[in-house]
Amino acid sequence: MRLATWNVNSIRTRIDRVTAFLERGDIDVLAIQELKCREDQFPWQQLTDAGYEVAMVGHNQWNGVAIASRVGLSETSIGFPQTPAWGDDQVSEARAIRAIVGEKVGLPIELWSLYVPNGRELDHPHYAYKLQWLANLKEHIAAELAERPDAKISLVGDFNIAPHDEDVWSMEFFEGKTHVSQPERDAFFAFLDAGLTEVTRERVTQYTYWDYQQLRFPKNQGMRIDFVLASPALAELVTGAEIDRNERKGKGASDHVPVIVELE
DNA sequence: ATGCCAACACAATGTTGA
Repeated sequence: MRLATWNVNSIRTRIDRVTAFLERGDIDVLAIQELKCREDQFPWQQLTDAGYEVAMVGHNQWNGVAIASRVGLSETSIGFPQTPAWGDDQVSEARAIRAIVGEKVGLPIELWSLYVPNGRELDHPHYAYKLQWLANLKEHIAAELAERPDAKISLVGDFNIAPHDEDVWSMEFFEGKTHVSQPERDAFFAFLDAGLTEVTRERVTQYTYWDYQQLRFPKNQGMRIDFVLASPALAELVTGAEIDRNERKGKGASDHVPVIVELE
């Protein structure tokens, strides 16, 4: 089974690139982030025509996550217990969706498509929100793993954290900025402490994001912030991982590229 | 070679992203 995750930065703008990628990459399951649309604006038809079932959540023009699968899709749920709300008016944001995929090929996986809050600035309320969001999600996953140690669980998506110095093109540039701070990194490592493995790092060393500005892509000044985490029972089934770097080229590219994992 | 910010809402700028 081929599983991918991709922050598309607007599914409406990128739908043709998405369907082309699914075909070219022979992708069975795609976790999507930054849909930037509501349910009634989502391009259902194109994905259905391509043979995929889709579960999505999108409240407005921001955030939005989805799972598209051609190998089964069931038991969809949105968010997680104790999902923090954002801001003074306590808005519920569309940043996490979960479903069981792969049952049609005898490999049922509990898959989470995640768009971790950005954080904005180290002293911004969004930063505290980001850390709380990560901590509460980790608690939920840790409890699940404690109850079912053999569960095949995968957390994928845009984590908006560069866990190691080599995951950004310049630590000097990111001094004092979000994504590289120790509390964010600790929040990420807490998932590993809970028993998950980041199955991409040992197989892919490239960045997954390059800013649109300043010729960041041609200069290869990027960040590694999109990951595939897997529970022990799932991690042992991973046989390969790659990114689709070509997807960042040309007019109309997302600023993130797909991260692909091969299972069994 | 990838190429010098983009997408959204809304109607001129403001928000968000990382």
